[in-house]
Amino acid sequence: MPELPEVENYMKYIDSTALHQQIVAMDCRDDRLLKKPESDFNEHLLHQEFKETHRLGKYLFLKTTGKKILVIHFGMTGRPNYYKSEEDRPKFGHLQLTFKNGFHFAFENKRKFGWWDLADSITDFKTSHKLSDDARDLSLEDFKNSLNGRKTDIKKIIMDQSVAAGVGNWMADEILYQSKIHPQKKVANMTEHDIESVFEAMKKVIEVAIEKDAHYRDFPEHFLMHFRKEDETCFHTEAQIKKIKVGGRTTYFSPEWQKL
DNA sequence: CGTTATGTTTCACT
DNA sequence: CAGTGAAACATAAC
Repeated sequence: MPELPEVENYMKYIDSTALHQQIVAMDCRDDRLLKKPESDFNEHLLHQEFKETHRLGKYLFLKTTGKKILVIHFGMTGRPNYYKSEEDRPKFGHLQLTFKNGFHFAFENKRKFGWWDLADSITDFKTSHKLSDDARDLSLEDFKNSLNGRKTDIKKIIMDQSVAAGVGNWMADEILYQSKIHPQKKVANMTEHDIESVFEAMKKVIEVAIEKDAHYRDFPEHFLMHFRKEDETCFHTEAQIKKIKVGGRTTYFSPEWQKL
């Protein structure tokens, strides 16, 4: 479930668990989850500690006491799991670190779309991966500039990590529901006001989701997440939620509420 | 057995 | 080069 608010949560989780623990071992059960040779990770992680965490979009950066930064992307099904007893090792913990205190840090990844990489700096990583500022900090000016000249559907654009780093599929649906904009509305046909509505909804969704620790059940009752399912009833209209594909991704929206 | 899944990367076109 | 759309990736769960 890792979009911006979930990754924010994972970061806080790591801050309160794996930070400042000396790494004594690494166990890799599938090296396809590593963007560099396993020996590189051993070289740069063993005997080091994580000293600081950062998040940019859906990417998490763990600064070490060594030279490199561990970059984690959770893919579609990733999450961290800090545990002590070996029998508690999660089934899908394909990558794992062990600390001097006896605890383990597992990188659970059922679908193996997540990965670890090593980077020299967050700035370089941001540039080479063409990431915008984090959606939480993004300025309206930068957002408007990114939309300039774009011709495709608004949903595709806000999910573009070079436009609003951190926005994923459920957030995009939520943002467009809150701003009453149809996911297939062409950016070129949007007014200044439409664009500002989307921007404001994006900020609102991010802040609410982070405040609620990405716990969907605690979201306000008018949030799409509560009825983001085909044929559920829209909070504002009596119409039913429709399911379509936009940019290859499953999209839920309220046809009465969200106008093209 | 076929379909689906909250993501990124790559590649062929315009 | 910039923008777009589709495919590929790997695998559990329904």
